[in-house]
Amino acid sequence: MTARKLTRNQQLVLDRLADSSVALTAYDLLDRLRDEGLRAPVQIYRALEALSQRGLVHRIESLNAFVACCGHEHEATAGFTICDDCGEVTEFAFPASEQGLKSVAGAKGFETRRMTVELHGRCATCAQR
Amino acid sequence: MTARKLTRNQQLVLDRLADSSVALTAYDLLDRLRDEGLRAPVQIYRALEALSQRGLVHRIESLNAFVACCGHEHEATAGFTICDDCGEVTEFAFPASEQGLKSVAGAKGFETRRMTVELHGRCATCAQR
DNA sequence: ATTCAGAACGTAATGATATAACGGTCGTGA
DNA sequence: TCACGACCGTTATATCATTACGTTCTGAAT
Repeated sequence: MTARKLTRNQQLVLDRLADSSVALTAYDLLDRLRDEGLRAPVQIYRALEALSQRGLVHRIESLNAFVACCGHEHEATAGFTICDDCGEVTEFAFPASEQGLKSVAGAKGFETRRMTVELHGRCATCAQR
Repeated sequence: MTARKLTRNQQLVLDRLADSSVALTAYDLLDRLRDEGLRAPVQIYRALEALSQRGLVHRIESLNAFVACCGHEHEATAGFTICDDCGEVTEFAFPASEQGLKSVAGAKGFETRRMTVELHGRCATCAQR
């Protein structure tokens, strides 16, 4: 059901994101892919758009940056913790709390399509320094 | 305890946000305040920064835009519903679900300082059209 | 009332993020 | 073969945000 192979540009972008523990902006990615012949922002944005539609990458809204999806099954909404010290971003899926949020909104007749949940703070490693 | 009076620029920005049911970007605000003599983006951003520190406005990360805070007591984390049809943004405070999220993160030793919760979808009004 | 320091201001320039518009290439199925 | 759709690369531009610098305002101490 899922789809065709990734294109070269898509694969390059996904690989760079997968190698990174921090979120990368489109321009970070562009810098890291100049050697591969990529020259223009739009090339990155197009790859990100395609990857995003397949659920292979996520956009971190509060950073204007992107991370690879650590593959939980899709449609369990993803949340992210973002360490403001070291930049590490980790993904988590939330269970009941999601229902809580949706129902808060649903009570007012709001029909939720997409949720952004981003927790800023300090990761365990940075906290004990 | 709280603070001094708002400056003219801060009051102008806050008033425009308070009058709007949709989130406004800094440049939207600038356009609406040219008559009042404001000319440069930085004037808006400075006002937004000050208002934000007092908890009088919130940034909507997924829109790169801002809304006035509808004053629930602060430190109850605010969430937002954002109608992708009409743009209406409404604020809500979430109760137990917040604990749920924080504890998901806390279980991994993450120390949460700030949460971004934004629900995109359709508001009740737009849904019944 | 004067002086001084900090906050806020205005102006200009620039940096960072994202998209539009255009035409070309390639694979696939009619 | 041709037509189509997906992808590509290039260029230009739109949109969002900050840095740097010097001036003005304000209010507390003298």
